[in-house]
Amino acid sequence: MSTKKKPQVTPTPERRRELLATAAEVFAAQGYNATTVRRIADEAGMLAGSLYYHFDSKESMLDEILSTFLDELWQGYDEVLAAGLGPRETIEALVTESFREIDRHRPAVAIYQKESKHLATQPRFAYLADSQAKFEKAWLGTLERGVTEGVFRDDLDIRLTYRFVRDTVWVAASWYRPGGHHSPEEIARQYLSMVLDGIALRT
Amino acid sequence: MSTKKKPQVTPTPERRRELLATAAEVFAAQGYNATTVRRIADEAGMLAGSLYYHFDSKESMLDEILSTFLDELWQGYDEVLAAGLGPRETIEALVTESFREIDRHRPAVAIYQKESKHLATQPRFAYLADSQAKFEKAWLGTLERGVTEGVFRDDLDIRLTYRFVRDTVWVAASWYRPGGHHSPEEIARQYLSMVLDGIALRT
DNA sequence: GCCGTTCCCTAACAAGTGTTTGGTAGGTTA
DNA sequence: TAACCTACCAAACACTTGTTAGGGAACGGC
Repeated sequence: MSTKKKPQVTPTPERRRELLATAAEVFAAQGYNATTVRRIADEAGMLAGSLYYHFDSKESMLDEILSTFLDELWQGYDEVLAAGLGPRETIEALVTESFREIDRHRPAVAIYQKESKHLATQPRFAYLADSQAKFEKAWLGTLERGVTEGVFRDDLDIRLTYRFVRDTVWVAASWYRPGGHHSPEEIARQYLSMVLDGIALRT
Repeated sequence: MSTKKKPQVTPTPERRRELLATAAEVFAAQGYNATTVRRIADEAGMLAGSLYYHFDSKESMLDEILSTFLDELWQGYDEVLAAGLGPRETIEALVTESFREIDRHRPAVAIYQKESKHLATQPRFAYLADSQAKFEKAWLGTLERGVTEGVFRDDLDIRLTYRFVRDTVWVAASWYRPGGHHSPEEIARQYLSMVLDGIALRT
């Protein structure tokens, strides 16, 4: 029990990520507005004012949480979209990638689900609206391509189908818990099976 | 006993419903915690303090909005469940009824989606947890019955299927706008078609 | 006429909010 | 040793929040 050497207890960027992680956890659980900075500080084992050594506002924490999540999301999406797959394979890859992102950024996804709608109106969070537009273009475009190529049904309202697929995937963040007995890939597989083939038994 | 008078410009219960409707609209748009009672009063054309003539707290408004919605929901659900339909027909009826409720109580449903999770822990809103348990019992039970009777697939995780169906239906409240060119029944029909048969073209 | 009720306003309150300022323990560097 | 930097604390600030108390205008019933 000698003096353990901890010259720099936690290097700056590391500590930053830790604090953002706990903040995201609280935001996701209580909602952004319902969360006080005192609560976040408490969870992090420090006082409210101390947070302002690392961040310059509560809003900037939210900003950093959401933007880093979206950056990583689009990194994965762009890779899929650039692969030149067929419509069905693209949808499968996008869904799988989405569940991986939920697995990695569950709190951020939950926050995004709850708050993005009314945040997107603020200038600071305009990138949320941009991302959503890009998102719709990618998914809706793939679905339309699938219809014209004859791999998806053409008797459905395509925008309804888009919202259906989009929502079924992303609401999963509200109940998903990492470390459960379903891997993201397994959940994606079953979800794709339901979305593509339905839950009714084929006769 | 006699002399029932209704000379007022707006009879009390009517005004109450009006205020609750505008409150629900604001709650749904901004989130409960982000909504100030001054904002609600503003939207209703009066001052903040005046709301307290009709309601005794902001929380009681939320309470009344959610409980009246759930009452109406279960009135419809119980009717369906008592009809003694087969599993597939029960699911179809529940989905259709759900979209009708979204049509009638869009703001309440949106609020429920966003807030119920952390509200259910408070004693005052314990009925939310009760309702959710009853809800799961009805839907999950119907799905299980469908599997044993051979109308639904048996190669899927049944709880995953439950959450899939449940979420696909209720998140629709986040984008649904009454008066659009799709009636609740039409949306229900297409959703059921997707959930039951899938979006892939059968070959 | 007066009375009572309904419904809202004015003006304030106390508690809680995000944020700032100045300070300081403890390690690193010169 | 002294100067310096990091990461936090202590205490306050200005502001917003939900809520309350008293008052008053409009109106129907008597």
